[in-house]
Amino acid sequence: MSTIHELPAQYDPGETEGAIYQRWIDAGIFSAEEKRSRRNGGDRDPFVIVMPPPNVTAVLHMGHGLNNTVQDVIVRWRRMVGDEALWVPGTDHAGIATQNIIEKQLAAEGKTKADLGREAFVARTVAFVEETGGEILRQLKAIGASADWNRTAYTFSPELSRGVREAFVQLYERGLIYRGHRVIHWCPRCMTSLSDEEAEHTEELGSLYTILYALAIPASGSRRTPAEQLAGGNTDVVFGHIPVATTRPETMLGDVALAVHPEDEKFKKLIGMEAQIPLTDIKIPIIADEYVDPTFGTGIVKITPAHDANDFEVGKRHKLPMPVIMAPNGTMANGVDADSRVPADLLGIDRFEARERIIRALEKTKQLDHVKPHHHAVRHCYRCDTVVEPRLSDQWFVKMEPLAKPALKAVRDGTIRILPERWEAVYINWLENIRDWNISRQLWWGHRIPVWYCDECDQMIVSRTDVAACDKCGGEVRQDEDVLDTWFSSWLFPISTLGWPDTSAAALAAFYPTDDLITAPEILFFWVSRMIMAGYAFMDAPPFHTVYLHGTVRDMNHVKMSKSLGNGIDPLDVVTKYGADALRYTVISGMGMGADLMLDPKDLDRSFAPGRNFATKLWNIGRFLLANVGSSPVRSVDELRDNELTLADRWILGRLNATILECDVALGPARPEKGKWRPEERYSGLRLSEFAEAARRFVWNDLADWYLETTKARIGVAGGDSEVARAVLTHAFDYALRLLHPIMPFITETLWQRLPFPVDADRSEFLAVAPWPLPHPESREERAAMTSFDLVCDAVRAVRQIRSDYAIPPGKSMDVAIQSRAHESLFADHAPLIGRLSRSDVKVGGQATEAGAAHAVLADGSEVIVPLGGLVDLTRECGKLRAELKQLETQLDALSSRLQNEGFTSRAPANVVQAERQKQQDWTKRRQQLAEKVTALCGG
RNA sequence: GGGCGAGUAGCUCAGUUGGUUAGAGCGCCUGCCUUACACGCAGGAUGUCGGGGGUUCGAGUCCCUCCUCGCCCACCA
Repeated sequence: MSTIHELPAQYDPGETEGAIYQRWIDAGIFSAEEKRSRRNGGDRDPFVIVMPPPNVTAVLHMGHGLNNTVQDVIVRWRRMVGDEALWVPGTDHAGIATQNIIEKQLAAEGKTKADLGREAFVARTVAFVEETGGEILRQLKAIGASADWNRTAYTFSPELSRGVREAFVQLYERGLIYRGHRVIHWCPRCMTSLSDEEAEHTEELGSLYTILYALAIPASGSRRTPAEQLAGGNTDVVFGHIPVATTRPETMLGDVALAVHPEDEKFKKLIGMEAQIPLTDIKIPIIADEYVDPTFGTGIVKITPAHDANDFEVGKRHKLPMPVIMAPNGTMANGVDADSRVPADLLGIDRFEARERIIRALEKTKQLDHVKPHHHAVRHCYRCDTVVEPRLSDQWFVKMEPLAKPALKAVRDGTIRILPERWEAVYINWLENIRDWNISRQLWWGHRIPVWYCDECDQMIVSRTDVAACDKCGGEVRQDEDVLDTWFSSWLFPISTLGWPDTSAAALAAFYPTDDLITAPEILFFWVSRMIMAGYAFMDAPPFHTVYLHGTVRDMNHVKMSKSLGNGIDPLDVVTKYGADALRYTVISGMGMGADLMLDPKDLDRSFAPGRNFATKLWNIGRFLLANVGSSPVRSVDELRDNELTLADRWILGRLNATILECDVALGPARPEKGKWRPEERYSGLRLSEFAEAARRFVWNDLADWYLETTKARIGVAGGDSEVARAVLTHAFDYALRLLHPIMPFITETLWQRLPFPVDADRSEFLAVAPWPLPHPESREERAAMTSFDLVCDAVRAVRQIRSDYAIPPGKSMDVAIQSRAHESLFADHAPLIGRLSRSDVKVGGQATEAGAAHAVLADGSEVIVPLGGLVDLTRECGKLRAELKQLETQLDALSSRLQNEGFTSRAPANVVQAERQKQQDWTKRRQQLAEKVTALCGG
């Protein structure tokens, strides 16, 4: 018999995890091969997940931990099932985010990027990324990520950059990319334009200023004076002044008109007149436009075409000038068409300071009518949180509507499903109202736009390769200064990482379309929906069939974890303290479908207790097994004859089978059966917490709590069935480890490596590639065996409860009688087991004495009776019995009246009525027994 | 402003098409260091299923309404 010393008493993950991971890598089990994919003539179904690439400069946080654990669980599961499982890892060059980091570094050195110049700046960024970048991928290995690292991708690599150019040029050639002159979101801090999605709304309490514009006599003005015109008695308009409401008074300097609704009776007469911008001598027309809502503010709107998207539209309709009155950095300046609209004392002043100054000046001239608090949505830069400024400029746009069409259809017709279901509506709503995508950024870090200009012959060249000279005049060309939105490279990730634009790439053929996409809902629009569009646009096929959106990691106050708030948890701390498996199990078991995960950064012990405790439990089962079962080969369960198996053996094998079924149901179908999700399977599966719970329940509540205990009387006992118990126990644990491996890869692999196996077992070298357990249909015999053993467990619980209730010391001997209704022999046969499992020195089969006995009723109506023989105060038992009797009578009354209700008996399904009738009989019988007992014991 | 989701034990959440006495983990209480495990074992307590109304023989589950939170979208200056 081998010794317990094979496994240390305490599980030390730090000791084993790194070494095991290296062995997996060395064996190449995370590497997928194109030729093994069925699509490439192989014999395995491909199963592919493309990792949402973290920013190349990112450091692992719990959000990554959650996201990648989910992916790894799924990939490991499919790998064991036998799929050619591929998990493509990668990083994102993260345009704005990375550029901001370098700019901060420069600022610390007292420099700006202009000091370096573009080339040096980019070189420095490249060096920084090379030096520090990709650290997060190394960290992912620490949590067990089984990605195919040979395929690690980077959005700014030469290969992927080729795809970016190809995509741009193709879309341009199809007329889907164009240069647009319009108002876009501009971040004055990052000094770049942003897409609609990158300018995030936040509800804020600001102010609504009502400013009085003086009426001016129309230029053509030979008609009546304003005073005469207004003499009609309109009291809403201050004589000679027009009240205009605005939240951004500083944009006043860019006004080119005031607008009223054409049908607004109140102001109709103002149309065609002129007003004067306060503090200036600029006169602007008063125009009519349907855009104005007469019921909001004063009913008169100032029109600032260069600094408001709506005003821009109005300006276009009325062919108004569009003066730009701010510099790119958000200070006041006379830009395009502004002449000298901005007065000298405001030049170079920040927009918010300018707002204050203008307000003060208006107060002086009495042109500030009033100010009132105003809730409104303000857009902020998603990278630096600066208030975004609408700004007129030239940008490149992608025409989205044609791209959105197939993406919309895919979700509608079940080609792609989104889990949880509710996000599908959000997705559809967004795509139905999609707007063109601004893809140019005024940054240095990113893919330069592949467009060259020849100033000589006013030529624009869009090209897949670098252009050295004008193809018309041979003259000098200059490349567009702007770079592309980071998301313009990541939307290609599923295809570009597999070799696109080389459409004959083996990887593309073998692994595209991929299967699942796992990410957070925040980037549903940024990334997920655009990937779907790109998939159809460039491959004419969806990139994946399942989008799984998981929740956010939050602290106990439901605040999202973040480094800046200081409420984060470093996953690597958790790995060091409790092991990667503890982290993974905790995260998976605690996360419902799409629900947020709450963890307490101040109490890691408590937060990760579920995972840590369960890992320890597994470890100790392993220790028991090695100490008792030993390491010598076991018999194969397949060869065990039915008559060799005990009831407990049959029970645990049945429970194992049921558990496998539960796990499979929770995990669900890996892919749609026929290309499209059928309604009944569409939202099933990927219930990872249910999968974890089913496996945990089996290991802990079935295997450890019950079955393992029953083997203690068998294993190593001469002349008994030690070999049967060894075989069954080992088999059950082996399969439990297989089920748990996707969630807890390290500890399961460690234990599995030491498990004894049958001599001629066909076993893989690693649990990581061991076959996933296959369930079999449950037989009637199996079902019966399980019910019988459940009754034995019931009896044990009854004895334990009585012992606990009456505080009978563990050492005290108890006589136990079990009066069986239908299972005379069951309890007789298992008397020793009941004694053993109840950990009492009980003698089952003792005489049942009605008086002075504790009793308990089992599921099948059998009774467990323990004569208390003066051990305890009988009044206590009497009280208990009376309470029980009373409760039973109440419930029986309710049940009886229900059964007397004709509505119920006639309308409820027959089986329900039948069950209720049976219950009524059982309860009536029990009531009689109880009543007799009370009389006997307590004298009525 | 539009759309969506949630409110079940102290906390985090399960509760399938309406059908036994509403569950789990953590926490809590009691007793145990029982030779795999005190990161454990055994036993136990705790719910007006957000409020109100309705449909039904029967509602946590379906309908209406109200309240409270959260998310997404949005050009009301």
